[in-house]
Amino acid sequence: MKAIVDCNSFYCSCERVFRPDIKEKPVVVLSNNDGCIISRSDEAKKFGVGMAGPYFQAKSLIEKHNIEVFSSNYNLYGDMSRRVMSTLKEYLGEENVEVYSVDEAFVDLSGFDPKDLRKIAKEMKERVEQWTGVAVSVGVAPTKTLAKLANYIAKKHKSRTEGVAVLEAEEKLARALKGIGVKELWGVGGRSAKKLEAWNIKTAWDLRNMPEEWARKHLGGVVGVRLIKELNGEEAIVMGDSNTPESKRMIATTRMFGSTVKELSAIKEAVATYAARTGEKLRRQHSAATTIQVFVVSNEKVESTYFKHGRTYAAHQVLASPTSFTNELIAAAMPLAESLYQEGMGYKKAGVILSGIVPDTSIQANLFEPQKGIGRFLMEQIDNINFSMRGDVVKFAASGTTRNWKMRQEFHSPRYTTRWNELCEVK
DNA sequence: TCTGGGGTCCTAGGACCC
DNA sequence: TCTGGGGTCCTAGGACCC
Repeated sequence: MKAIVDCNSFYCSCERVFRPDIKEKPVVVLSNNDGCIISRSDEAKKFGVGMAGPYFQAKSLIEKHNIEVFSSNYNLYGDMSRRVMSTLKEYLGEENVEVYSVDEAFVDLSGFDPKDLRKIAKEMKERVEQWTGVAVSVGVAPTKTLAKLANYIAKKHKSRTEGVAVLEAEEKLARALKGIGVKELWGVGGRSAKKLEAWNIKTAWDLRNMPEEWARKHLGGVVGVRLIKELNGEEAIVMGDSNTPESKRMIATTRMFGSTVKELSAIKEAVATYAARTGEKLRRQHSAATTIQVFVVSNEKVESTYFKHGRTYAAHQVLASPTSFTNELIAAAMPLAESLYQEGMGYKKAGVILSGIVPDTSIQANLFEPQKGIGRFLMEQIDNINFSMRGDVVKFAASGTTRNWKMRQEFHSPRYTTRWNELCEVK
């Protein structure tokens, strides 16, 4: 049996841990640049605040109900996430916990007696809540997909389930599957849901009873087959799949600007800053990149299904040799940024994407290439300083110092757990 | 006026090889 | 007049996730 432990309104919960005064108040957390609402407390949901909606549209509702607003504080959420995960690992053994995202973990419960599952799940939940202050919901079932479904039920009917749902018995499972729309399933997005409805497949139960061959043909090939298997209680997405923190195959840093940017100099500063960040990510996993891509998004209006967004201009370059050095990445990125820039155009966003990720061989090569060796030493020192200071203390001049393009963060809370001078004060 | 950021897996189709 | 078949590798794009 598998369990998924999912933090309730994670970002909101993190904000509340250090603000007991808003424990009962409605809270929302905004995306970068204060653009969208990405986390809502139950109270805020009740007032009708939608998920992923733009902040400016919900603003009047937020003000009317006196809802507490926060810009996202990733230093805080990352640190709280680590605490939640280590609590789980300590309780069930590191090897049985698979961190799936910042606020979710799969737990392998195959060693336990089925009749103890509910008790274990409840203990897990209570322990995390007591040790970290973050409330979680737990779903238990034979496969990951079904565990996610159980979790959905646990969350949806919090008072009845007490935040824990175990789908073990067949009749319970059948009832759950019949009561849930395909759209709510893990792995079914908007597009597939629409397709399924057209085939008159409405509930998870309907989908479960479709033949695998049908899914192979009409539901994304092996992806669809896996989904059907999982719904039938056959493990097709195995534990530990995302456990081995293998190197990423793509590394990107992209940001909206705080306001429209018109000058090439500002674009170049932003791109240099993002290139430096990708370099850091690259070095952290001891990789080097073969290809660098730079893109900018203008403020031209382009029609799309959801909302009007700008036009994307992209250019890429294959690097002379794979590198992880910030100076080389910036050197490659600058001409790309210049080539994309058009005089008189306004820009909303830019980004740097690295691909062709390979192991960093210059670690060995530096024995024979003293220049590279110095570069590596320099990178290590910069990373050490920036990491220990939790910020960009040392940066390349190309990144600029004024940074007028930086994103908006009007409602940022203190970094309670990662900065000495922002500790919570008790008077 | 204003709509995030970072990633994965899979498939189809083109280029190329023998 | 007429031009195979099978394989690999790579890339772009779709769909999805949190």
